[in-house]
Amino acid sequence: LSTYTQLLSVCAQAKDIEGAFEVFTMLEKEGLKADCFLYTTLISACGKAGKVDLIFQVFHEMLKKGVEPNIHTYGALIDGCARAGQVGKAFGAYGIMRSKKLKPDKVIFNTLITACGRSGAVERAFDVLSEMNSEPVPIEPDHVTIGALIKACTKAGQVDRAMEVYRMMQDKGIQGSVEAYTEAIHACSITGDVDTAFQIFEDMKGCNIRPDEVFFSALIDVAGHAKQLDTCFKILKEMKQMRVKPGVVAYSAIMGACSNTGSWEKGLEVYRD
RNA sequence: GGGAGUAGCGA
Repeated sequence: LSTYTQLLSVCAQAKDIEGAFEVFTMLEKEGLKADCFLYTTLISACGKAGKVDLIFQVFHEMLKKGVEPNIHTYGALIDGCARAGQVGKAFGAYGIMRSKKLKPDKVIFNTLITACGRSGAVERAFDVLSEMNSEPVPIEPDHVTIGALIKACTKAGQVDRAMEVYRMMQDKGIQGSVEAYTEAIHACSITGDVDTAFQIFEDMKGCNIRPDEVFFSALIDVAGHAKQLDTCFKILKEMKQMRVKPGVVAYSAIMGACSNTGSWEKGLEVYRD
């Protein structure tokens, strides 16, 4: 069963629904009975492919077969609904989970916050944050929570609020991650706030977190939005110095900056390099 | 260190 689950996990990543159900058929032919892990993975596969109907079909089949869903299962359910843009259903699944007396963990809350962010419901995202804190045993936000909140604010154009979340991470001493810092940098690109972006970069260095290509690309993007092409190239240089190889993501950011500043010659030059 | 759920990639 664990082998089939791993196989399913691959299908999920590739968003290959057909493959996923093929795997499911195979294991049934072998006379194996799917367990909670396997159903959860199948639900995740349907979710990543945006098939809400299938998600619930699988979920109900699971119940019918007497397999008890756990928080991982509900996590996949919530995430799947959210990816399909069905926030209402996502919270519905969350409600069912609570009614079954299952205790939500950090991942569940982070998934809910992400769901709110995707739909532009910033207030609701913060409501979820408060809810974490109101649990009998309060659940502390982590770097994923921070990243998801910053993204929600940024997407809604609330840059100041995104920065408040960033400061919250520091104030609460939450251990950051490249992804969280990248989100914070990304927020700066809306306003083209290069200074703040570099300040964040410094903060991150102070925490001994290694920037990667996506991080540097976000930084280049900020400078690009601020129409500071020279800064973009300085960042590219620093990136190489730190032995982070620029790939398509970084060069796309550079191209975007060239485009923003009308520097087509520079863009061509980079392309030829 | 061995199977499942969450965040950085819509100019």
